Amino acid sequence: MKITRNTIAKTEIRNLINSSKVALSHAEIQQALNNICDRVTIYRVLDRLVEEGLVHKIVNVDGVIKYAECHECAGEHHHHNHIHFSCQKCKSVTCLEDVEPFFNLPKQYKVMEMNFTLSGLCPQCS
Amino acid sequence: MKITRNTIAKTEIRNLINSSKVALSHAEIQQALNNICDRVTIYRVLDRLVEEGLVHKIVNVDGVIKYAECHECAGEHHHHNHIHFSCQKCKSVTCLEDVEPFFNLPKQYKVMEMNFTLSGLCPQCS
DNA sequence: TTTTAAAATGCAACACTATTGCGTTAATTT
DNA sequence: AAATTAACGCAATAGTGTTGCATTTTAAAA
Ligand SMILES: [Mn+2]
Ligand SMILES: [Mn+2]
Ligand SMILES: [Zn+2]
Ligand SMILES: [Zn+2]
Repeated sequence: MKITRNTIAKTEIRNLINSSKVALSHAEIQQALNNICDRVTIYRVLDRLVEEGLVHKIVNVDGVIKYAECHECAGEHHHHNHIHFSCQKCKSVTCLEDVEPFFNLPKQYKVMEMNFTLSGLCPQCS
Repeated sequence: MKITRNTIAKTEIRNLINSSKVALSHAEIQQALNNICDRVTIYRVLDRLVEEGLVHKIVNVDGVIKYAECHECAGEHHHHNHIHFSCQKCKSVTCLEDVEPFFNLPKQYKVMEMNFTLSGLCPQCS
C-alpha cells in the first residue's frame, strides 16, 4: 500500500465526517471547511480516505455521492452491506448500520460492492 | 394526471428501452437515436416516461442515471424492490427482477422508493 | 539539524451530466 | 379547418467531478 501523509485538510475532513450523524457530500464538506483548502483537494482527500478504508461512499438517489465513516473497514476491503436512508424532506442521508438486507443472487454474479438506498421520510420529518 | 401526447421521440425512446436487455443511460440513448431529436428532448421524454410509470430510473454506482422498462407500474406509483447489477467490466446495468431483498427497517421510516445496486462482474464477464 | 524524495496542494482548464427560458412547431380536440 | 397547448429546438447556465502541472509541505534519511 502506498504511503500516505497526515495533513491539515485530511485531519479536518476526517473529523468532520466522523463527528457527523449523517453522510456528507463534497459540497457540504466544502461549505463546512471555510476555505481551508481548495475544492480539488477535498476530492483528493476523500478518495484517499476511501482508499484507506476510513470512509465509505454512498451514491444518493439524485446521483450525488455522500461520505460517511467506516467502522470496521480500515486496511481491508470495504464490506458495507447496510442500508442507507435518504430523506426527501430534510435531504439527510443516514447509515442504518444495523439494517442488512438478505437476498438470493444467482451464483454467476461476482459481487464487489453493494449500494442500498431507500428514500422517503426520516423519523424527524414524518 | 396531465395530458400527454405521443410523439416520434417518445415512441422511439420507449421502443429502445423496452427492447434493451440492459438499462440505458441518457448518453447511450442519444447515441442510438442518431439525432432524431435534441438531447434536451431526450431528458424531457425520459422524465415523462418515468412520470407515467412506463420506465424506472436506476442510479448507477458512478452516479449516472440509467433507465429500464417498468413491468407493473403504469399509472400507479413505482414500486421497485428488485436488485440491479452493475458490471465493472462491461459497464452493463441489469434489472434482476426476481431478486427482492428482505430487511427489517425501524417503523419510523416512511419508504417511498428503493434503490438496490450491486456492482462486480456479471455472468458474461466473470 | 539539514537534506532529500515524493506526497499533497493550488490553480486553471476541462469534461460530463443535467436543467432552464423562450420562441416555435406540431399533436389532439372541437 | 381552427384552436389549444404539449412538446420541441436551441442557446445559455448550473452542478459535479477530473486532469495537468508547477509549487509546497510532510516525513523519512543522512
Ligand atoms: Mn453507510
Ligand atoms: Mn429495475
Ligand atoms: Zn428528514
Ligand atoms: Zn459484464
